[in-house]
Amino acid sequence: MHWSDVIAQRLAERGNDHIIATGITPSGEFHIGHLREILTGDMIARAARRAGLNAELVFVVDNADPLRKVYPFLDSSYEEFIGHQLGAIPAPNEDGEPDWNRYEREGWSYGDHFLEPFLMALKQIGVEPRLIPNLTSYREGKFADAAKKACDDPDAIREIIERVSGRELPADWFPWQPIDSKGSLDGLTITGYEYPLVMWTDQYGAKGQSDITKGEGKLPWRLDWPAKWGFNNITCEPFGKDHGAAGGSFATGVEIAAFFGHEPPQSLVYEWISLRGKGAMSSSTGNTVGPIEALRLVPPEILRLLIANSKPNKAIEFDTGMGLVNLADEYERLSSRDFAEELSNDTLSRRQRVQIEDAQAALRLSMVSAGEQAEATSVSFRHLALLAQIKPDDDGIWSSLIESGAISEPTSALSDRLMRMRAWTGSKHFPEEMRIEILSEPDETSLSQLDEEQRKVIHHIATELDAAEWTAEGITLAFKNAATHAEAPMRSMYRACYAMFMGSERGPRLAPILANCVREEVCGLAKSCAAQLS
RNA sequence: GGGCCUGUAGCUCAGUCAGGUAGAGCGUCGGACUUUUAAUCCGAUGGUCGCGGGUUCGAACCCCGUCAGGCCCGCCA
Repeated sequence: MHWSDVIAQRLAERGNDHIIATGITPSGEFHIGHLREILTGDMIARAARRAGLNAELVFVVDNADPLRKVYPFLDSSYEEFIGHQLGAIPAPNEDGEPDWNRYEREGWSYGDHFLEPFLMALKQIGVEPRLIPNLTSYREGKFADAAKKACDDPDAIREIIERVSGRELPADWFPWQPIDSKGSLDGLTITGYEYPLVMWTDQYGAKGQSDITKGEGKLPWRLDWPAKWGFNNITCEPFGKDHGAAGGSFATGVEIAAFFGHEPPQSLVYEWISLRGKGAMSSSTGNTVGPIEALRLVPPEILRLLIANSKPNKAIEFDTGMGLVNLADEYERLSSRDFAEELSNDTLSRRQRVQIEDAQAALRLSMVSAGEQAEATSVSFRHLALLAQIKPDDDGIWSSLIESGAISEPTSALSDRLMRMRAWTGSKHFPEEMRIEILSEPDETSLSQLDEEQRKVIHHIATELDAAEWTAEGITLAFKNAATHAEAPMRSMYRACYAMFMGSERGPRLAPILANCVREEVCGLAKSCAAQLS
């Protein structure tokens, strides 16, 4: 059974109505690691609906969390905002400086700034969750009940956290973090509590009181999370392994939720995504591939497949090079399979059946809109990568695909894919081994590996090319003539060609590529090769 | 110190929850197509399931131990 269906089944045992939550702190640029969070939630929601349940996906934007430090992409003037809530400080402009103008004019906050592009990417990828800005929840008093329970009995909370996490809390710890005289959550001392007010003194010596029903502060993370489960009626939440460890925030959250008086959600711990060869993704170190950037290169369904096809507890190494090619080809293979047909075979072992069903589920979850049928484009990613490099204009690609019978007309899905393919081939992510390049100098190593017959034909190729009409047809004819005159089979002729022009043993069809190259250069190369061998 | 995850073919991984003679894709090699848009098709190749023990008629799977890698126990998806 696919992992999403396993969770859906567990949800079905709990009841019929479900709210699946995801949550991210908008502290910096979002990356594809965050995509795993939200796609995991989306896939659970789809699986739950498929199982006949009511399911809604929500995205809690943790913009009540404080700015932790001045990240490299921020101007040093952000120093004054450390400890301030992300939804209550201005967004950085292009130079990383606070954009006060926009903040005062339209309330455009730091959190909004990083959230916006992520939401656009989500839309492209077929995920449109209900947004719950956490700061708003605080200001609307949604946390009031939980905050009251915690402040009324801090020792009970302290006991849970200390026992479950095994860490000792400071003596002056209090389950509410007020906002100080300058707007920061850091460095305060709690001096008293009388519902609904928490009395404090800040690091500047100022005194004040914080109303826990009006969001004049926030709950510490370990309480914030279980409190949200309650008033948002969360029944299921996938989260990263950082929260999932023993003694981690989920473990304490389960007990704190019980203390607040509600059930913890069905959990699902997922592994992180790392960038191949570069370690874990992290907004603060800038080691990221943004969802927008990823979508510029890869169609959304393929990005979805990456998540759907990996079990949550499996770490994913995102590889923008050959890994992407393999993933895309995998998608093509899946979409051309007839699962119903495969499953109708009743000699299948249990294992084989499960494998087919999981592949079917993964493909289904990869669709941008749920319920959409996967359509094989009948043009592999590899093939398109080739064409995109050879043919500078799209029309040339369509006509050659039509000619070869691969397609009957260019569909919008295909031209969309081609657009991304061109972005990819032009980017630094495009793998060298996929890059087609005609040599400018003879490659001695390749030439030296040719046998007698293959060498002999090179002279003829040079001569024939010189006289050829410079079109794909003309060049093909020249090749044939060369083989005939050298009395060599076409096989040897091609082998020689690849050694000459590409320094390889095999390759894509040469004539159309050469036709797009400068004639003098190609002929010059052929002559140098011939000269070198004689 | 406590805990979690991972370790299966050259590579990426299924298979472990319900024990029943090791799977897929890619790669590699060979062949076909009077040479191909790295195509396609056919065939072959390939694994002491990290290691050691135990339970069992039978273990990749369950139990105990052990090694290696990653991670968590302040914040991070």
